[in-house]
Amino acid sequence: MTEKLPGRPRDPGIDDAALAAARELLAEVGWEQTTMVAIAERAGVGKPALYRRWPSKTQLIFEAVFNWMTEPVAVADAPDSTEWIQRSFAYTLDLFARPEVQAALPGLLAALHDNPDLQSSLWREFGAPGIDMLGETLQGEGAGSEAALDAQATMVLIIGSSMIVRLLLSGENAAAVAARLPRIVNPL
Amino acid sequence: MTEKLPGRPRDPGIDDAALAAARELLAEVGWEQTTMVAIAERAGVGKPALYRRWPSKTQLIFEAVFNWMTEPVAVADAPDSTEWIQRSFAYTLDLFARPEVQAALPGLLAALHDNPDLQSSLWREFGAPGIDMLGETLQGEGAGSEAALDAQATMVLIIGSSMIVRLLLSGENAAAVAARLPRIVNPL
Amino acid sequence: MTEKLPGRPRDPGIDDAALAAARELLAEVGWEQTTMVAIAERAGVGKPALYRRWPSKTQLIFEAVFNWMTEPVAVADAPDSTEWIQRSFAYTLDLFARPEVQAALPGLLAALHDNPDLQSSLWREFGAPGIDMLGETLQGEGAGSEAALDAQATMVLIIGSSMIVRLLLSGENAAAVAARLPRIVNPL
Amino acid sequence: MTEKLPGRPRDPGIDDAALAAARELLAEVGWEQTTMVAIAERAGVGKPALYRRWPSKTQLIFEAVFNWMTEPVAVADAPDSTEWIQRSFAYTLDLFARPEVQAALPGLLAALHDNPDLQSSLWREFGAPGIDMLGETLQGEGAGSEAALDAQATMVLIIGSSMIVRLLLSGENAAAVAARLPRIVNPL
DNA sequence: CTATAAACGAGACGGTACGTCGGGTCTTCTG
DNA sequence: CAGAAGACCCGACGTACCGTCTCGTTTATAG
Repeated sequence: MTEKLPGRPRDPGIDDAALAAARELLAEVGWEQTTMVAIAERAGVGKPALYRRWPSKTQLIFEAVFNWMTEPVAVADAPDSTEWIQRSFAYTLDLFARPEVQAALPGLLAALHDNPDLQSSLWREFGAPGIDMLGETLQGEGAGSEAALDAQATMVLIIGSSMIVRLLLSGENAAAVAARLPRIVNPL
Repeated sequence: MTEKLPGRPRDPGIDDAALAAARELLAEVGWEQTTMVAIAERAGVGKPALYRRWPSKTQLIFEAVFNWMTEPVAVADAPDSTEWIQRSFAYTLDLFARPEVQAALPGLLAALHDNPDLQSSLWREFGAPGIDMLGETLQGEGAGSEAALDAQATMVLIIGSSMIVRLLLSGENAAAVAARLPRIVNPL
Repeated sequence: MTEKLPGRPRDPGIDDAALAAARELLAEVGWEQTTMVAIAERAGVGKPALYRRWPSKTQLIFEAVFNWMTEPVAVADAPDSTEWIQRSFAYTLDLFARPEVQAALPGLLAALHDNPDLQSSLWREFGAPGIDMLGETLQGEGAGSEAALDAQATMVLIIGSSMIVRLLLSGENAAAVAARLPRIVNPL
Repeated sequence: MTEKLPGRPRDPGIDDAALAAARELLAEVGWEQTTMVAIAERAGVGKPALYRRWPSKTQLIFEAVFNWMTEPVAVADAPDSTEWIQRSFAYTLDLFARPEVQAALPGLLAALHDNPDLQSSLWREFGAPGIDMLGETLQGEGAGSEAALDAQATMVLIIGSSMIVRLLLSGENAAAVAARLPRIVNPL
C-alpha cells in the first residue's frame, strides 16, 4: 500500500540517531542547550534532515521522549483495580524519574499551552488504553454508573502525583512519599 | 536597621509594575511572546531597570507568578481531613486554572530543573503549612505513625492532579473529572 | 584555485546591497543614526548576514566608503607638476565634499587610531600611485635629490587642506579659499 | 559685576580635574573607552557635576583638548610671512602629535558634522587671530587684493597637512616629510 | 546503463529575543 | 544650593537560536 516514491529513500537510521541524540542532550545539558544544531551534530546529520522529519524542535523532542515511553506499557492484565493502580504508579514514577523526561517537561508544557489540540492527542494516546481497562475493572468490582469518570480521575491522580513527587521532592523522602501514594488512591 | 545606601533609591513602584505587566502578558500572549521588551513597555519602564532587579527573564516571571500565589492560603481551619482535602482541591484547581500560572509553568519547571535548591524552598513555602495541619488532623482521626508521610503524599496528589487536569483535559470533561478527584483521595 | 567550500555560498548581492545602504544612510542621517539594524533594513537583509561579513559596524562602514573611493583615480597623465596639483586638488576636494565621506570620517579616524597598520595600507593604496607619478615629474622639472619627499609632502598638503576646507568652511568662502589653494602649493 | 549667586559656589577645582582626566583617558584608552563615568571616576567627581559644566561629552572633550591648546600661541610677532609659516607649522605639528588630540579627533569630526555652527566658532577662535596677522603681513609684502583669502588658504594648508602627516605617516618618514612642508607653502 | 528525483551534509538566510553598555536626566541625601 | 551616588529611559551593540533556503553530492529506482 505504501506507494514506492521515486528518488532516494530516507535513511531510516537518521530517525533513531536523532531521537537518541535528543534524549542524551536533554539528560546532559537540559532543554535550553538542546539545540537543533547540537542534535544534528551529535547524530552526525544535517539540520534539514531533522526538519524533513519533524516540523519543529518541540515535536522532535516530544517524540524522542514519548515514543520511547509509550512502548510496552503492559499494565493491562491486572487482576483487580488495586493491583492496576500499584503497577501504574510503578511505571509512571519510573517514567518521571528519567532525566530526559524531566528536562523535556518545560517544552512539553509550553507546547500544550500554545497548541491545545495536542492535549487531547496526548491524553488519548498515552492515557486512554489504560483508562478503559481500569474502567471495566471498576465496573466489574461494583462501581456505579460513573466508573468511566473515576477511571479518568484515577489516571489524573497517578500521572500528576508522579510528576510532582519527582519535581519537588528528592532523596529518601521522595521514596517514602511515593510508596504511600497507591494506598491513598481509592476509587471504590 | 536597613542601612541608608547613598544615591537615588530604586523606585519601588517599578517592581510592582513590572511584575503585574509580566502576569498580564503571560495570560494574554503566553510565555514565548512575553518578552523583556514587552514587559518593559507595558510597565512604562526601561529594560535596564528590569535587569537591575532580576538577573534573567526566568527569574522575573517566577517571582511574578509565585510571589503572587503564596498569599494567604487559609485552608487551615478545616474540621476534618475530608473537608481539608475538599478545600485544598478547590484552591489548587483554581490556581492552575489561572492563565498566567499555566503560561508560567514552563519557566518554572526549567528553573526547578536547573536550580535544585529551589525545589525544597518551593515545597516548604507553598506546601508545608497545609501539610502540617493535615498531619495533625489525621493523627486525631486515628492515623498511624506515618500520618506525616500520608499528609505529604496527599498534598502531592492534590497538586499534581490539579495541574494535570488543567493541562490535559478541558471543557465539561475536565469539570466532571475534577469533581470526582476528592472522593478518590482517601488517606485513612 | 579558489577551493569549493561546502554549504550554501554567500549571496554576493548582499555585500553590495549592504555597502550601498551604508553609504546612503551615512549621507542621509549621519554616523550616529547609521545603525546596523538600519543598514540591514535598507539592504533587505538580516543583521547576522552583516556580522558574518564584517566584524563590527566600523569595519563595514570603512569598507563601504573606501573601497568605493579607491577606484581609478586617473590623475596620472598630467603634463607638468602644476597641472598635476590642479587636478589632484579637484579630485580630492570633490571627494571630501561627498556627504557620505564626511560622515564616515569619524569612524575612519577612530580606526586609524586603534589599528596603526591601517595607516600604511591606506597611504599606500590611496596615495602612493599618484605620489610616484608626481615625483618623476618633479625630477624631470629639475627638482633636487629630495623630489620623492617633496612629492609626498605635496600629497599631504592636498589631502589635508581638502579635508579641512570641507570640514571647517562652508558656502562662498569655502569655494574661494579652495580656489586659491593650488597656487600656494609650489614644490619647486 | 559678577553677581553673587546664592547657595554653595561651584568647586573650581572640579573643572580642571575633569579636563585633565579627560585628556589622560583619551591618550590612554582612546575615544570609545573615554566614558563620562570613567572621567568622573578618575576626577573623583560625580557625573552630574560634569553635566552641570558641559552639556555633552563632546563639548567636554572639545574643551579639554582645545582650551589646553589655545594657550599662548604667540606666533604673532613673526617678522615676515616665511617665518610666520615656519612657526605655525612647528606649533601645529606639535599639536597633532599629542596623543590626546589624535584620540579626540573622531569625536570632534562627528560634532562638526552634526553641529554646523561649531564650524565657524572653531574656525573663528582657533584660526582667526593668526590669519588676520598673516593677512596684514602679506599685504605689507606686496600681496594683491586677495591677501585675506590667501591667508585663510595658508592656514587651511598648515592645519590640514599637519593633521594628515600625523595620522597617515609615522617614524622617520613622517619627520622628513613634515620638514619639507613649509618650503612648499608659498602664498606670494 | 543512463536519467531522474529525492535525500543528504554544510551552511547562509531573515527574523527576533537576549543581555550589556553608554549617554544624558532625575532624584535622593549630605555638607 | 553644590556635590556624590546612583537609578532612570532610551536605544545600539553583538550573540544565539529557530526554521527556511540554497548549494553540490550521493543514492536508489525508472526507463
